[in-house]
Amino acid sequence: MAKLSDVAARAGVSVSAVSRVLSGDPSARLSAATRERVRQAAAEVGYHPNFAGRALKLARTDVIALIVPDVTNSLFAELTRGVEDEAVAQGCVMLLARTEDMHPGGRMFDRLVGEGRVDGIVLQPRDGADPEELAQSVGERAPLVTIHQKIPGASSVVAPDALAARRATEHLLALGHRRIGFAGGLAASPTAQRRADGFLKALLEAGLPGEPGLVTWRGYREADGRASAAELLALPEPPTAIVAANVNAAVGVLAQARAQGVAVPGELSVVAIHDAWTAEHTWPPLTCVRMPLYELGRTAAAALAEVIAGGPVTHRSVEEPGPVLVPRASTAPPRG
Amino acid sequence: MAKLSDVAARAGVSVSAVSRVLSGDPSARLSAATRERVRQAAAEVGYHPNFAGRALKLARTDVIALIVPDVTNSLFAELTRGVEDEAVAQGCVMLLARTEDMHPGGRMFDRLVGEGRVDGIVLQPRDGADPEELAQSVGERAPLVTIHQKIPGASSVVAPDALAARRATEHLLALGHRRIGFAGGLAASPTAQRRADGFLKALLEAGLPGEPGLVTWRGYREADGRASAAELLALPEPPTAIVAANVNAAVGVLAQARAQGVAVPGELSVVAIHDAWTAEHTWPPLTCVRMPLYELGRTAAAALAEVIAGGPVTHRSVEEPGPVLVPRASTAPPRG
DNA sequence: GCACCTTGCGCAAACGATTGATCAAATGCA
DNA sequence: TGCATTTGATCAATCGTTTGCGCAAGGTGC
Repeated sequence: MAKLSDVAARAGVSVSAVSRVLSGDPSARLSAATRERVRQAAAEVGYHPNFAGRALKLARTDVIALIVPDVTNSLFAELTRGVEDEAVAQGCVMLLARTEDMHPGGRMFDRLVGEGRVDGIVLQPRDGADPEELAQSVGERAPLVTIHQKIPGASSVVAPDALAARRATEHLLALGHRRIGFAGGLAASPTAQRRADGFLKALLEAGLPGEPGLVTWRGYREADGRASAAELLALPEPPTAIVAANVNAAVGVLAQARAQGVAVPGELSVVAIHDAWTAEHTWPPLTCVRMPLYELGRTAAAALAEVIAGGPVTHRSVEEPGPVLVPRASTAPPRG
Repeated sequence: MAKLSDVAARAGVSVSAVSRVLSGDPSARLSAATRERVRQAAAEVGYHPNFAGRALKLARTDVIALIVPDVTNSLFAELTRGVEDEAVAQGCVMLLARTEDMHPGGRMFDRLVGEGRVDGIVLQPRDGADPEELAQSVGERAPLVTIHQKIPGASSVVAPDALAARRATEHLLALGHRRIGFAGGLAASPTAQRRADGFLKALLEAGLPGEPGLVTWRGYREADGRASAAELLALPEPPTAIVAANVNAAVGVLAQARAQGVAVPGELSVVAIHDAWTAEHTWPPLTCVRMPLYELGRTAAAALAEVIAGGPVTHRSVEEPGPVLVPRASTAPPRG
């Protein structure tokens, strides 16, 4: 591992001069010839700045954490990619962790935040998490940007949930469905609320009543989707279509329909909000509404950079590109 | 952020004393009363060691990187969990990155390895990656453990691929299948070779010839599985069953069978090597052979800790728990 | 010729934690 | 009581990088 003093010796200048050249210090008073000599020496010895030395002096690591409920689920692929690309663009490294490991008071939490290993955090809370608890613990200890929901003292970014749900519902209405169920997230979840709002708005605009019995609030997991479908299909007049508030829940709706011998899309159409690898590999492949999650990730990381730099708390809604329906094989017109 | 000197002031001792108490220095010469006083003061001011100060002095970050081909794919969930749990047990933080980002000469590579951000790397190379290239670049710059394949100068861990493929094939043989296809990984991949070996061994032991036309080498992606199935189903005498060398490829086999109007499992049985969330949520749910990937992850991280500590290069095979067949709905006896 | 300004550096302090070496006080033994 | 050893600390150097400040040399203007 070459260090500054190795470069300095080779270039015949002081450590200070080397540091100023290689760090691009704008106040550096060095001739072009000296600069070139330094750069050449650095390349020759294969110099890379020592992370710890730099972090100690600068009091920052250039590492940001992205914390999501399930690291290895394809649901989070685009968001993860977005945050990472923006982090790289900002000269940072992204560290990925699970929400489950990062609860306040937990050991991982102390390691990342308490020890100064990360400069800030982009956090997608677990569905239904208590915002006050989060604000109390994370918000005052590290720069924080939350995804999908606001908590006091932190910046936040949200996606166009309502519009996405509306697109999903409009697609079914356009196919002719008039009795549409909604398999939503947990009622305490702001994102679940927004998606339900969009669903209801689309119905309203089509002149249909919003029937409480057709809206469920069980959550985003596959098992939650199954339970929602079971509830909706058990109605005296079951829906001919279901909007599922995310892909995992939609997978559950498919499984439950199958278990009950309900054909998709022949007897029941299913649309999922938000697209992912999983959605195109189910059977039948799921019709989805694609959301700008990559852009959401980038915006979140950009907002975090601002907070880290001492900027104000901001709340942003990522509207472009707008939600797009991705037709696949899980939707069709209702039977006669 | 409280520092050592804050604790020292509060406890009325030197910085040195505080450091020795809190770092658990075995050579510390401090009374029990002084120790208790220090611990109390540290708790009162909420002291956490400064990561950068420590890393600089100790010349290590206690961060290890796990690099896999696709971070957000459920295929890697167990492995990831295993590496992480072992890292935590060793007092480390795990940083997760994609193989794609971590190519030698790439920017991320320089950042993690060149700057000393990570103490070592657990690497699952991309299928078919050149071992010599990896050895040349990573192997000599950071402690390294590779998963599934050996490269010169690095420790390695492998899973019982051959046995898993054998279990998959034996299951089909027990159901009565006598014409079995194999949708394998890339021929250059050691793991693909071992899985094919196990497949052929099971056939041999059942007194069946290994027919080259029934073995494909297209790769592990969903699209590869689709192409393999197309090839196998186009044979004059197509197989009544297929062993797919991983879950993503098996998803592709299902899709291709469906596209060709071949019923699973009625006309074609499908078994996937290695279990994952995806496998139980396909339609039909895939019969799989579960492999000890969590244990593989733990073993890899333990091996890395040894290398980091200056230990020898080792090569381990994780055999326990052995591969287990997980029957689901994609296999049945052959027709007539 | 002198004073002032600009250019091109180097010196050294600082960041926080760790630890070898040293010192003072206490204890044990002859 | 004196000497040797042990106990209980502290001092200060080190890790690698950054950056404020000061100095020397050269150039410019009066």
